[in-house]
Amino acid sequence: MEGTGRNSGRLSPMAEPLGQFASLHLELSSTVDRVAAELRRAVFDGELESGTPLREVALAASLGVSRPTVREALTVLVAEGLATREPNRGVAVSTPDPGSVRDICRARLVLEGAGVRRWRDADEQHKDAVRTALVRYTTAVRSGGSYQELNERHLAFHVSLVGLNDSPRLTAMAESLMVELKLALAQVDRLRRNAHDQADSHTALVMLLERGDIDGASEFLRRHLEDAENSIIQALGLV
Amino acid sequence: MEGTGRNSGRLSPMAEPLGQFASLHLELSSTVDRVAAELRRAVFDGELESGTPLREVALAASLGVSRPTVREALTVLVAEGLATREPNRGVAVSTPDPGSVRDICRARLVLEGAGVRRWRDADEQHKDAVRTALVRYTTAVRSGGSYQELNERHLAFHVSLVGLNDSPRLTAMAESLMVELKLALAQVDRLRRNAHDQADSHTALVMLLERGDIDGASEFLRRHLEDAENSIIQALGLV
DNA sequence: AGATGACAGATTGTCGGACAATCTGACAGT
DNA sequence: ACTGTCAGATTGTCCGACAATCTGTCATCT
Repeated sequence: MEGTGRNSGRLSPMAEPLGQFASLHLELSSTVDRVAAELRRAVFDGELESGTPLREVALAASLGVSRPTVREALTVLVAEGLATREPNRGVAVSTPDPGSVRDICRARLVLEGAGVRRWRDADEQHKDAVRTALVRYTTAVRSGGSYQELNERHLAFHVSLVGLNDSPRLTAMAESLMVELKLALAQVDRLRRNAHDQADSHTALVMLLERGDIDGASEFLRRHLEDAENSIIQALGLV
Repeated sequence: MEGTGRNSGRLSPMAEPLGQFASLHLELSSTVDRVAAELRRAVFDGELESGTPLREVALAASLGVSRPTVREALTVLVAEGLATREPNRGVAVSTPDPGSVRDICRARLVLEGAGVRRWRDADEQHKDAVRTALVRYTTAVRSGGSYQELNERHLAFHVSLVGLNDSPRLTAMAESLMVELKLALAQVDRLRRNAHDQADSHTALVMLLERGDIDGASEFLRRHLEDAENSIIQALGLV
């Protein structure tokens, strides 16, 4: 019934210049996306504590949208792991427990470790992404960026390590893990000091890589993640 | 407040006997889940070819449910990677291209390889899961199981390798990759012969592991996945 | 007293219909 | 040949409604 195997239906019948206008890019966002983004922001900013039930009607009234829209946004949040749905009982902000933090860090080690071990064979493009992410993190640290921004840059660096694998799916998984990790970090908001002294640690990691010491970098990363895991779990215990 | 994942949210305020009734388990499934399952089945069985648009009203009428329910099921499918949503244009069954197959296999190598390298330190429980998965696959091959069943057992074995990492999230990621892979395999349905000769290959892999030759098993897995990748991509080209 | 059963309130799951915004394709106009 | 316009189809979003389920309270029975 449909036209046979056309690879992708473009908008216009024109030949798609692609040379000109290549940089143009319109960001069309649905209402659901905006609601989900707002909820994410509220969770990360600590406005919604862990365990808070997210009532559909209340949210719909507050945000000025309908209940189905809120519902869809909530399923997005649940899929991301930021919230948990119990059948017939509704959705609530997830409570990060030590077990999941351990799990997340273990998964990170697998993804990031694989990236680090591929440093030699990685595209120059992805190596540059790591260097750039490092610079952006360290400058943010030195210029005294906000807690949110430091976290963002910090985790972006780790994601860039996964990017060395040159696999969009692995990178997407890493980003998903970072979202969950940000939730855990939002819980231990008060103990935010450990973000600073990690800049040097990351620089050392990249220097090991540039020197070609893959095994050293790998081991360094392992310890680095282990430390992060322990400090987060310890901080969680104090909440 | 929270249990660990599985046994959360019990019904009654009673003390939870747990000794008795431990095996009881009521499968409460929402309509959305059933619709999503039906769509998945149809995709894997080849009833819905790749690229087929999934119209909301038509599906709602066919399945005898309302449009919002279908909509939610479709977002589930999209989140799983089985379908693709283009804004204002609807949802269609994903078309696996060589690029994503390559990506999936590369990601698999990272996850499964990490599991294999942890064989020594892995829990006996997870090692047994690998052995069981192998047995179930080989017996299915010998007893001439259906194509669907062979695929299922085959991929389950690979997931069990990821299970050696002892990380629920990594396992979930692997399962998600396998779902996408099943979609690609459903496309090359006619060339299903390569499922047979891989049973020996898997047995050899486990034997290497049992012998403690981790490096050998690791390299073996790399080549095994590379072969799979090439044969799937080649088969895709013939469609 | 302790357990059982009934009931109201609240919340979700699902439904049907409705309307605006957008895309597609064809047709007419310059 | 390019542009403007319009009808049809489809999605995105909204509203209102109802049944099913969970929670907590209270009355009832042994």
